[in-house]
Amino acid sequence: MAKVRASSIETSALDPTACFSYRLRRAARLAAKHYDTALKPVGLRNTQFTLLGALDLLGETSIGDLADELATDATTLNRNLEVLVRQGLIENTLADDARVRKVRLTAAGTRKYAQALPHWQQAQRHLLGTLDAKQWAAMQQQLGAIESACKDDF
Amino acid sequence: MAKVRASSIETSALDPTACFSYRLRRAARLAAKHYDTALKPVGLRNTQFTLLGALDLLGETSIGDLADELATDATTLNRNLEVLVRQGLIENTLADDARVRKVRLTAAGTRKYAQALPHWQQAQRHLLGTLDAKQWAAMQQQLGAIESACKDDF
DNA sequence: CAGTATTATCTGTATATGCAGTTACTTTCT
DNA sequence: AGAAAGTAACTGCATATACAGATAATACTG
Repeated sequence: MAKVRASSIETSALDPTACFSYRLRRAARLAAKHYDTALKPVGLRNTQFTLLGALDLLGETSIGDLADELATDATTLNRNLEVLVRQGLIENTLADDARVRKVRLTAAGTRKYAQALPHWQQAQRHLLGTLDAKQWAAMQQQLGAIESACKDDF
Repeated sequence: MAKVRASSIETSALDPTACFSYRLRRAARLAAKHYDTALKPVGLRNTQFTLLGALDLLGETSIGDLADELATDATTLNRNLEVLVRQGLIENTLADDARVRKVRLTAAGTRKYAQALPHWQQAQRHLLGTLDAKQWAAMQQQLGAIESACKDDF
């Protein structure tokens, strides 16, 4: 007799369709698009909104610290920030250590961020309609656990 | 008296730090890296593994159908597939409709995929150590709900 | 059947992402 | 102080991602 199709949870979790990377990237893509649509009126991409928000929260920050904070590669951050500098939303400042480049919001950047916030909230609320705040909080915790596991690899 | 800092779940869910896009992209980035590391020995990226897996599952497929299946933009898919064609892992085939380009795994592609599977499983199991199969199944369902909400935007 | 609308893919452009390796500066060690 | 080690950022390269618009082929319509 042929092998019975194993349909237990354990087995399906090892089905490439259930790949963490695939499912997370896919959801992230669609979410990014959703926020891009919402932020379009103010001319920001979701990633750019994130950067402005981080700088609004942290104030003047070095590339390295910001990279740690956002769990992004510093080279990626470097280039993503360039775009915002070009648009006059953030600016470079001097640091004691001459190797370090620090960035902070310009006045225009602060204004743009404030202007973007309600649009972001609209997008956020839309998703909170599907997954309420409590569930989302729980999922964020789980995402954090996944992230931790990804860091200490093998 | 100054406004009391609202710390309820509802309010924190509207804190940009809790942005769906940011949290999902961030987790997806780290997960992608985790699988990239695991797949490095066979020379595949996590995205490429996903494509090979999809074609292994679906067989000969058009760009459009594959794009729908993976919830990717067809132009993205187009270029991602080019890389795999160049590496000889997939090939183009003719369709009845002359507008349509279909793709399928080559023998080398099938071999490569089989070779990659155990490495993928290693990475997958590592994450299932943090978030077990049942929890992961639940999260996948929630991710699906988020995706749906992203599609019917506004 | 000619003309129009629709559909499937591709091109141009721009951003996002990270690895490997480089450069420039600082800290440490002798 | 001078050499070696370490650190922060940057460059070159390759892939991932999607929007807008172009191209080509099919389907529809009068």
